[in-house]
Amino acid sequence: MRWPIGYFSRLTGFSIKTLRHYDAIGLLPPATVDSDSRYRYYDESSLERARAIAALRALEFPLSDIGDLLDGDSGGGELLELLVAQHERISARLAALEISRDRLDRAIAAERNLRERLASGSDAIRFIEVPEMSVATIRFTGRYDEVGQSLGIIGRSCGEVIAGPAFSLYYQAEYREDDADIETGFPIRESIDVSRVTLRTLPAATVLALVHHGPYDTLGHSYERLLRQVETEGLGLQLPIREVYLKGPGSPLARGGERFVTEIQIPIG
Amino acid sequence: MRWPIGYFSRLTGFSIKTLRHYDAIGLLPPATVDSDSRYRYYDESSLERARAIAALRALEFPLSDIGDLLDGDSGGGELLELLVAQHERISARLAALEISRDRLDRAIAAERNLRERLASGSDAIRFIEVPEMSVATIRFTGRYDEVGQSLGIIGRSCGEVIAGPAFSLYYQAEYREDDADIETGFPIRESIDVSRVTLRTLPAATVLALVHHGPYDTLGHSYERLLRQVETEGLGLQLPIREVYLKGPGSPLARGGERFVTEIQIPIG
DNA sequence: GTTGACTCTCCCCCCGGGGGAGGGTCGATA
DNA sequence: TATCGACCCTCCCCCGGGGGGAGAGTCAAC
Repeated sequence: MRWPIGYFSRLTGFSIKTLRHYDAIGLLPPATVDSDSRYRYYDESSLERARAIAALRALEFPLSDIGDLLDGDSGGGELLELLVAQHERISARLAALEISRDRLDRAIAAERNLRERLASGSDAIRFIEVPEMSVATIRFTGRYDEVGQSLGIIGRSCGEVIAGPAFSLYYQAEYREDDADIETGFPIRESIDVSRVTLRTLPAATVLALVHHGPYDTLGHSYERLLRQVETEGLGLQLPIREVYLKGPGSPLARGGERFVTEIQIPIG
Repeated sequence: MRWPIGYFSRLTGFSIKTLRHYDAIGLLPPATVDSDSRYRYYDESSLERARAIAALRALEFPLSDIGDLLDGDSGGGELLELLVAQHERISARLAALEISRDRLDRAIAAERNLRERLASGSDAIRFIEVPEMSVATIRFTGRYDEVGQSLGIIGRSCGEVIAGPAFSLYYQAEYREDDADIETGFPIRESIDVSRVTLRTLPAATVLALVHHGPYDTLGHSYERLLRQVETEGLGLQLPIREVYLKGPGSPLARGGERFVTEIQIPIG
């Protein structure tokens, strides 16, 4: 009938801190307050109100709205409107969170993929059977550093269906300063309708592959190692050579290029 | 190449306040700070970092995690773990929000239903065709104020399938102090497996109905009006009489009983 | 040199409380 | 009636992620 705050806390499930806070903002004042000791004492009517507050908190109403509802400023006619408004708030938050969750899903898949490739022997040259995949690409003749712009274009129009790391196909074996024949793009999950971008199926291939760590201006060393191996084993080099950007400028965590991870794939006969 | 904060704010989409905050916590310090004027100046590397921050913020990472990731305290091996942890945070939040949304859905439906009944003439006696419905009930012999406990039991075991306001069925026409024959329960959406509770179909009925506003100890007046009308029109009173608790103690917003809303339904021949 | 747009620091505010310091009170037992 | 341990009080600072605004200094163009 006259419960101190600790007991009332156990009754309601609200922490003592929370009860004092609710008192301070006038949401749940104690039934009586001892004027000497300032002890708060609660009773059944407090309990009823506390249960109502808990029910509305479970619906994630802000405390101010709960106060308005319980003190019924505007006659209770606003209840439905507040419920609907709260529903909209929650739906909006849900939609945003779902987008974040989906993006996280993709980021986790990409990261697991990266780990897998790294786990199978860093710095080692090895054979890989690359399966065929659907891709969205742009082919152009120009400089190697134009790849990023093209990938940006594709990313903006196909962002939602990207299914893996970006790659490039080089249709000439030799280095070309200004007129390299390059096709660059992403694997995609499903077809969408886009302009400026080619959707096609990249055929499967058996490749000799090497994972390169570091910025792109040191790719030359890795190419050298890989091409020497092709020659040593007497394998027939085929075109296009593929570069897969496991971690590149598009990844927010590869700062300065020091952490770039690129797989070079040379198709063999 | 050397942008003041306002320009950089437009470039990145971060507000000036936010940029100063990110500087204060060391997340995104300006490239240079004029030692006299304390003006902050940003450059391309700031822009790159800002883009990374924006990308991670879009995934709802806390700023402290973003700082850890970008400054790579533990070599980047933690990225996958942080992504997974964030995914779990977001999934948990999503699950909680979905529960709230579903509860809000039910609350909104109940409130609309209440409005509908009130809109069709408060205080008016009228005929209603009540459709049949699936119900979960408890029948007992006792006092009227035991209804609340029984409804509590049902609510705890059937809470998720409740489809409308609680009701009682009274199998005697006269007032009984201690041994009233009462069946009380809720409409339900679907069957579930429960103990102590009876699941059955409540048949359709034509009733003379009156909506009563106020606490239960004033229900007598409304019964009087309603029964007089039954007599006046020479209708045959049938049992059980129904009470539908449109707004009662179960609703967090009906304080003190002053706002209770109860519909009395007398089935007629 | 003037002016208007920019930027600076500093302080307080939002929500929903949590942590802890330092000190007073309650009630059951000895 | 004294004591003791559990309980309670106020007061202040803290979290995240910034927003608002006061009052003062600075930049750049004309």
